[in-house]
Amino acid sequence: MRRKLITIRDVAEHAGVSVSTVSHVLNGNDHHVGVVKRARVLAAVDALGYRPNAIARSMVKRKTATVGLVWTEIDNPIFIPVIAGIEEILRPASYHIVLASAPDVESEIQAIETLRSQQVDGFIFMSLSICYPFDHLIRLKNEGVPFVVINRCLDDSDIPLVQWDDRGAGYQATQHLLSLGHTRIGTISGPIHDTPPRRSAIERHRGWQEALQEYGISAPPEWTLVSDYTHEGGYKAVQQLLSLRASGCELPGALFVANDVMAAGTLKALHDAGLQIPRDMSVVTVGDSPFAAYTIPALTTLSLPVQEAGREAAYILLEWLNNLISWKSSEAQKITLRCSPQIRESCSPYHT
Amino acid sequence: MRRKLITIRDVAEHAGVSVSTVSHVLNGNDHHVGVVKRARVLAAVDALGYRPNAIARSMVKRKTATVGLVWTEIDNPIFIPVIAGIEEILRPASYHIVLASAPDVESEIQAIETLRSQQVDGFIFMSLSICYPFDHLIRLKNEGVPFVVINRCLDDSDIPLVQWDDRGAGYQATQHLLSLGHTRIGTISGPIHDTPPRRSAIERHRGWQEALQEYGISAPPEWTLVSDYTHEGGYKAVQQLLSLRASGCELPGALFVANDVMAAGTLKALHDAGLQIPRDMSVVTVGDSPFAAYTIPALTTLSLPVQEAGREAAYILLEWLNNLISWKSSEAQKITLRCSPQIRESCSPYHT
DNA sequence: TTGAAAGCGCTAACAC
DNA sequence: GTGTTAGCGCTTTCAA
Repeated sequence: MRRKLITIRDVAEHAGVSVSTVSHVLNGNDHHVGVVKRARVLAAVDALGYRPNAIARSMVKRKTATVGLVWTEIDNPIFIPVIAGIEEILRPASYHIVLASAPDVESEIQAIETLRSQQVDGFIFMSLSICYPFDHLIRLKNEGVPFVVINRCLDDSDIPLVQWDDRGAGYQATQHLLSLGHTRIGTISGPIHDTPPRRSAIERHRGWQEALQEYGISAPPEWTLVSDYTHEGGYKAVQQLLSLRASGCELPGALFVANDVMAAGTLKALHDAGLQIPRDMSVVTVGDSPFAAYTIPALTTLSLPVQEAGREAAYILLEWLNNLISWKSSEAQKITLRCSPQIRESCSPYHT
Repeated sequence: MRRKLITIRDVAEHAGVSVSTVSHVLNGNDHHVGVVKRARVLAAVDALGYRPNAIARSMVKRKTATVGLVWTEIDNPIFIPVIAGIEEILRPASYHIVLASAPDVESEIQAIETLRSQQVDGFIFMSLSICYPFDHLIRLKNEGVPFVVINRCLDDSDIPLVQWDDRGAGYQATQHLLSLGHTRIGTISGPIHDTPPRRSAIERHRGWQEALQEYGISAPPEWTLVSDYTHEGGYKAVQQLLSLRASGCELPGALFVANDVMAAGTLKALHDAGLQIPRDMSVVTVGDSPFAAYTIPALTTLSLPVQEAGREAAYILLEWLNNLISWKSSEAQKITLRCSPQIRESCSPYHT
C-alpha cells in the first residue's frame, strides 16, 4: 500500500517556518532557534505524525548508523549470546544491525559487497574460528572500511580481533584433570584436520598436549579421537574408544572433550555402555552452554566469554565509527578473553 | 576514513555516455540501449569498481528491500532456526534483514518506529507466544504496513500469524503416555500464570488436560507443577513433586513436561533423587532441541516446526511485498504447524 | 536509441 | 534567528 509520506516540508508548511528551521529543531541544533518557532515545529511534527526519513538523512550525511553482521554457521546457538553482547553496546549508540549469513567465503564476499552498497558504516564478522582465507578482509581494510572480527584466524595480519583463549581452555581443563591425580588422559578433539582448519579445535587440542607435556605425561595415539563438535560425533568417538577394550588396550581414566555438545554425547555413550561417570571416567570439557549444568552428571567445563566477545567487538567497532581509532592508528587490537572454570560433577579424583 | 565514492556520474563520464544510459544498463532496461554503449558502460563499471549506492536507489524507489525482524527474548536459542528459515526465503529474493531485539512492548513500539524511519518494507515479529497487547500492531496494520507475526497471541484480530500447534503437542504427548497404559499422569507446565500470559504454556497445558479428560482420567492438583521453562525450574518442580512422598501422597507414574529445557532439569532432578527413568517415571515433553536426543535417557518429545515457521512467515511477507496479497485481501492467513512425535527413551509402558 | 532534467527527503552552507 | 538553496546518488519521465 503506497501511503503518502509526510515530509519535512509538510511540517515546515504546517508550522509556518522554513525546512531548515525544522531540521535544526529535529537535530537538536536549536540553540539558534527561537522558542516560539521551536514549539510550533514540535507541535506540527506531532499533529502530522511526522517520521523523519532516515534514508534521506543517510543520503546526505553519508552515514547510515548501521553495521553489518556477517556470520558463518548461522545454525550455531552460540551466536545468540554474541549477538546479545553486540546489541548491548550498539543499541545505546543508536546503531542498527543488518544481518547476513554466509556459509562460505564466496557468499561472505557477496554479503560484504551487498552490505557495502547498502552503505553500512562498518562490519562485524563472526565465525567458529574457521581459518578461511581472508584476502577479501585485507582488501576491505585497505579500502578503509571499519570492521572487527570475532573468533577467526587471521595469522598476524593487522586486523582487530576478539577471540577467547582456546588454548588456555584446553590447558586449564587438562590441568584440572591432572590436579585430580589423573595420568591416563585421553581426548575427544574437535575437527582439527578440517579444511579450512578450525582454530578453536586445534588450539584446544594443543592446550591438552601442552598440559600433558608439562606434567611429563604421554598418551598413546589411540586415546586421541578426532571428532566434529556434534553430539553424535562425541557419541561415536566414545564408541570407538571403548572398542579398544576388545583389542586388549587400556582405556584412559579421564577424557578432555573439546566442546560441551560433544561432551553431552560422550556422557550418553559412556552411560549406554554401562560406565559410571565420573567413577569410571572423568570428563572435562570446554563451553558452558545452559544445558551443561543439567547433564547427568553435570559437566565440569571451561566457560567461554561469549557475550563478552560480542560486547568487546562492538565496543572496538564503535570507537572506529566515532573516529577515536582508525586503520591509521598504530596497530589493530587483538583481544583474547580468558575462559573460566566451572567445577561440577563430571570429574572425580584419580583412584585405582 | 572518508573515501571518495564512485558515482554513476563517474561511470557515465568514463564511458562517454549519459547517466540515464548507465542507469538503464545497470537495471537491465537495456533493450533500448545500443550494444556498443552497453559494452562501454559495463567496461567503465568494471574499470572504476563502481558499486551502486543502494541508499540513493531506495530514496527514489521508496523501497529498501529490507525487512525488520523484531524479536522479544533475544536470548532464546530457538530463534536461531527461525532466523535460518526466514533467511532461506528472503535471501534468494534479495531482501535484507535488519535485526531489533525488543524485550517488552515499549521497546517494540520504539523498534518499530525506528525501523519505519529506516523505511523497511515490512516486518516479522517473533516472540515466545507471549500475549503482549498488540494495539500497536493493529495501528501498523491500519497504516498498511506489511507484516507477519510468529508465535504470539493475537486473539481473532485479522493479522497474519504463523505458529505451531501447542495444544496439539500437549495433547499428543499426553496421549502417548496414555497409550502406554499410564493413568497417573502429572505435569510440569510452563509459566501459565504469567502476565502477560504465555500462550504456548497455556495451550500445552490445556492439551494435557484435554487428553486426560478424553480418557476419563483425572489428576490431583498436586500433580500440576507450574514452572518457568528453564532448566532450574524443571529441576525445582521435581523436588517439589517428590516432597509429596513425605506427606504420604502418591506420586504420578508419568510426567508431561511442557518443554525440553525443563525436561532436562526434570531428568536431572529425578536422577539426583535416585529414581530411574523411565522405570520409575516416564517423561514426555515438547520441543526437540538438538540436545534432546542425548539426555539420559533420551527424551521422547514432540518436535516443533521451528525453521518451517520462519520459512512460512517469510513466504507470506514476500507475497505481501510482491503485491500478491495485501491488507485489503479477504483475510489474513493463520498458519498452525503441526508438531511431530519423536519417540526415544524417556517413556516406558505402565507397569505395577 | 540517447540525453537532460526533475525530483526522492533531507542537511548544511550561506545569506539575510 | 531564520530562510534559501545547493546538493547527496539515483531513477525516470519526457524530449530530442
